[in-house]
Amino acid sequence: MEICPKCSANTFVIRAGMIRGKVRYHCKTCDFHFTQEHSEKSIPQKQIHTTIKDIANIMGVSIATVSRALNNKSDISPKTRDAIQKLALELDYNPNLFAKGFQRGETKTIGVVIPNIKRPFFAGVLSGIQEIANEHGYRVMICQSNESYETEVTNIQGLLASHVDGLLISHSKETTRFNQIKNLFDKGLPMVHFDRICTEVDTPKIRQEDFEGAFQLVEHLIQQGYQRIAILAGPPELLISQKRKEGYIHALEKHGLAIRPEYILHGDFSKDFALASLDAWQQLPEPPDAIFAIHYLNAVEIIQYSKERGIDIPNQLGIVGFGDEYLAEIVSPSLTVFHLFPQKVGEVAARLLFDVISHKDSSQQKDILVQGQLIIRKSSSKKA
Amino acid sequence: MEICPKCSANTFVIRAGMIRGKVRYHCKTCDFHFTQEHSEKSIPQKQIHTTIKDIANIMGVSIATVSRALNNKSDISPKTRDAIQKLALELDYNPNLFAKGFQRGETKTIGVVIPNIKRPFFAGVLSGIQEIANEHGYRVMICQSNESYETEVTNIQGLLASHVDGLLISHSKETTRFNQIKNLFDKGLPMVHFDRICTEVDTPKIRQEDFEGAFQLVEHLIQQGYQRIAILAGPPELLISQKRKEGYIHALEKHGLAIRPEYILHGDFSKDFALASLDAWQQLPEPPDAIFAIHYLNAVEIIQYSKERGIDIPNQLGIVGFGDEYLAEIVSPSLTVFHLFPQKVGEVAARLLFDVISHKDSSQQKDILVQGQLIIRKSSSKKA
DNA sequence: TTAGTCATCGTAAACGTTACCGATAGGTGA
DNA sequence: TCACCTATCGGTAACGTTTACGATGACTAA
Repeated sequence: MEICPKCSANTFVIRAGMIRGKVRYHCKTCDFHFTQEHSEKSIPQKQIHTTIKDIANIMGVSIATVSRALNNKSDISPKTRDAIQKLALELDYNPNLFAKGFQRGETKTIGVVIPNIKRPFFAGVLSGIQEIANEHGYRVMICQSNESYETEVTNIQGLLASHVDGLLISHSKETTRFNQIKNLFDKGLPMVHFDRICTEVDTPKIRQEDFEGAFQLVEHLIQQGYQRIAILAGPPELLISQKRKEGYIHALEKHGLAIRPEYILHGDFSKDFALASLDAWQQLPEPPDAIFAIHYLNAVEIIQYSKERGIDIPNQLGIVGFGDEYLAEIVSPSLTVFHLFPQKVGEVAARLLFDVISHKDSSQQKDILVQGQLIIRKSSSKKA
Repeated sequence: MEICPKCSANTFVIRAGMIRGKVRYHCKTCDFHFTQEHSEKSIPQKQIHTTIKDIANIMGVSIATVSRALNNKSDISPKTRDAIQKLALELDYNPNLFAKGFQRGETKTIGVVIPNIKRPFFAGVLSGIQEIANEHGYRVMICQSNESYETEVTNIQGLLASHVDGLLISHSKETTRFNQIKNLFDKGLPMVHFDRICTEVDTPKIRQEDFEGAFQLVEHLIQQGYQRIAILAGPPELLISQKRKEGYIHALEKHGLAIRPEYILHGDFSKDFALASLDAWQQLPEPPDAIFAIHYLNAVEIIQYSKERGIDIPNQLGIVGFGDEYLAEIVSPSLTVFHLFPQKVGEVAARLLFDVISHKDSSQQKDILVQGQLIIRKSSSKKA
């Protein structure tokens, strides 16, 4: 004899089966189905976050009033506002940014996709991004692709699911398809490319002086009297490889030096490849007298390897590289480099992204060049 | 003659003032207030995200059914489920993780607070954290304190506002007050300390072999025949400074060497301090014959400076340091270090945090020691 | 008085998702 | 036939916040 919770009748209530482990009844008086059994009280536990509802309950006002008070809106008396703000401070109230973002359709979060955090260049970029993001009240979500296209796609998917307000991307080595990026860009997701940019999609881009830096480095070598200059280029797909190689070729041409295919070697940035390349060059009838490594780490590795093999740097072999880390200064002889200012790259990229986010319409500068600097050290300075 | 939108009467409708720029009326027939004027249609724009409501509308089913289909729940026919999943794929639907997290009271996001991203140690830790977080389907939000207590507090506040599910913290140099941390810990926020831990609060901690590593380094120096060993310690407040100094002292005592106060110098990790310390030691009647720098960068700086001043390393002066970066291998002579495996520290810390998050009750191991490794190189290897 | 004014507050909808629970239709066995 | 059953669906509250708008009482000026 169950009692119907709707019409309170206890007759004409029949069992109507089982559902989800509970007994189901049907009241024929008011034609109502209901189930019986269970109901555990939720254990009241220390709550981490206070909500405006909590404050409203304590103050005896509505949540709207609390919201107005906390956001310094109008339509509220100073007395109420102050009292609410004081209480909020006491309860160390923190607005739930998720709820807020959820409500407003923005998350105040940007996503960053880079190949690897551990590389000093990207660490520097991140630092710059963080700083600008903080200034704008945004948070940063970082993903590493680990040079895998698949991971990159997954990462971007994840950032998208997190509803980031914008994206900063430096692509992996593997990335050659950009349909995902293009799709998002077409849908209007604010995004900015930096370093490993993509030319297929018309996103705003932060470029570095890859061409100019390479040109300056090689010209510097030529002015130092080096004649047979080789280049240790990166993966041929990478735009920075291409740009830096172009700068290299342009400098040779300008000074009337021959472009020798055997002096141009492409590969990944691994140590093995760097050393194998050096070996190959040394076995040529006319080995190079200078090497331009487009990655500073390869340059350092070559310096170390050369020392082991008794090659005199810089007199027998000059070496220059791209990207200035502390390492370039410490290695002996110290390494001549073209410095890229990673932190600045990050700052500029983030600033541009926030421009895009704030006024999507404005057709501001979509391509920014971050200037680098030639730093001449001993690895390329021939003794007179 | 305005018409009341409620009772459609056009008499007894009187103006009732102005409000928010709009004219206000009062219908005396049905006692209803209303305002007049305006109403711009919102501009329909390409939407970045599809929602389950969109799918439900297209399919002609309820959002509940869509939700069940997308989450592979029961109470749904395979036919409907497959059709919905197919459509979701076509529209490349992405669940709004914010809405989901908001709904469930969890965000699948953890926060990390570190002093500085650019330091290789922390970059390595981050990399390890990211990996484990990815495995668990969590996202990572990173904040830098830049060694400022104030920034650290603000960062934690911000992460809290973002409703992170847990916190990984390595404190700034300045941090000596932990009431914020204690407060959150007491409220039950899952958190784990690593590297720069805090002993005031009983949080789970990841420790490194600071004592053991220091002991091994100094004992190694003693075994190499060095007798007057100095220590370039960090800021005295820092726990790692204390632990490493203790290891240093313990090794000296074990081998019957005197503890000389003038051989113990505290300071920040700056280059100026390192070089000034070396100068000071060199001017002692009995200058040290070996230096243990608790930070590898200081060790490298001392090596460079010593070379400039014509001090023979390792024969005249032995040098060892903490933390193995590529730099330690490249510097000449190469640096003997105690390697801390930053990536592993990050992995272990993240794993412990997820343990805490998943079953808060279990009283598992709250203190984990990540083992390091002594790597002997030339800077401490006296020629026979 | 009384129409008009204003400051201040409450109500409720909306954001996207999940989960609880009721509704419905088509069964099955006695 | 009728009590009982089950698979599958829909409705809706709830999460925390903002905001449009209505409600209310006190005030002002004619």
